[in-house]
Amino acid sequence: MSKQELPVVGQGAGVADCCPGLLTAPLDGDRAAELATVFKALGDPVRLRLLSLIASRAGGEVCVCELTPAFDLAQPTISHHLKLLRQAGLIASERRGTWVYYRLVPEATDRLAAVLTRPAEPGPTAAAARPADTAGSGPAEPAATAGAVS
Amino acid sequence: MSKQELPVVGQGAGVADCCPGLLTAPLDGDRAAELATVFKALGDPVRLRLLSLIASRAGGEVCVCELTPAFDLAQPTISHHLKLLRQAGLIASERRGTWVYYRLVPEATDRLAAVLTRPAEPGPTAAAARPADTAGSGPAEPAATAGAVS
DNA sequence: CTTCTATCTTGACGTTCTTCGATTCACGGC
DNA sequence: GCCGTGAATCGAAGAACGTCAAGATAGAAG
Repeated sequence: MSKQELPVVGQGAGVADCCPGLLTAPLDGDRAAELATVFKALGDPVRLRLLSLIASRAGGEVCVCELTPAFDLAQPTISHHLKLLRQAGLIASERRGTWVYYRLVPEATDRLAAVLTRPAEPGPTAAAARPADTAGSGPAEPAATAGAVS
Repeated sequence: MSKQELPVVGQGAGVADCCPGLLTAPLDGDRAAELATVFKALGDPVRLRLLSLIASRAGGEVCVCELTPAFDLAQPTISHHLKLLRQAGLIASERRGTWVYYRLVPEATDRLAAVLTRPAEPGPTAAAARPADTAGSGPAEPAATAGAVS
């Protein structure tokens, strides 16, 4: 197998430095589309359980014949979900004899975890920490009048 | 505002111990549905950029009047996406005067990052590290009988 | 070569999502 | 009390998604 997957997760070199994180800088359109593809692949309970079953396996590989009977779904449906996960770069497939084995791509999940991780938190509890300099730099003129409205 | 959000991210107490991670254990159906809701909220480029814009703001709050003109989309559409993000527990809204301000819920993204983080990696480089004991422990009987099927 | 098993692909159907225009609600100013 | 502005809701059109039945493909066994 191993057709062309979308290189959305960029498992090549220089992965860590290209992605400063979703929560740090305002994410341009291209990167948003790339990340949305991966997150959309995770946005389904069946695919989430498939990925969990594959990732939690000790040997790192699961046969399709083990995944199908766990889901009350037809085999083509499972195959379709596996294809979406593979196109998102989250899993990889390998044919061995009659059976096809799927394994996790750790770089993909590592990258997603890094994208969702905040770099550093100046506020201690991260709640109710809202300094008043908001009106000075960011939210432009409406925030400047926010203190006088009521 | 602050209607009821779906408690999918569980920002109450005992959050960290209830979720051993997506990649560790095989995820039951209920938790898969909960997580899928949050990931589905992230599975759209517009919502991803909205979240990024909100999270990367210094003061932690962004007015809707700043988000709308950044997207070439109608204002009801932005409002709809913000509602989905809020229902997923990723952001929270607060009305101040005429304007409504959105801020990130850090517990939500922290939890997602934890869910996507692998607990311990026996392989050092995590790539091309696949020992031959795969057939012995993991993939159960189909792999064991791979040499003599029927 | 034939047959069988395991998996993927194709085509179709119903559901859900994204987007918009029009309307409605909330709040402040007059 | 009335009007203007900012934001949410409602209803609808179009696209995308999830699911399955049927057929096609790859490999092993006889």
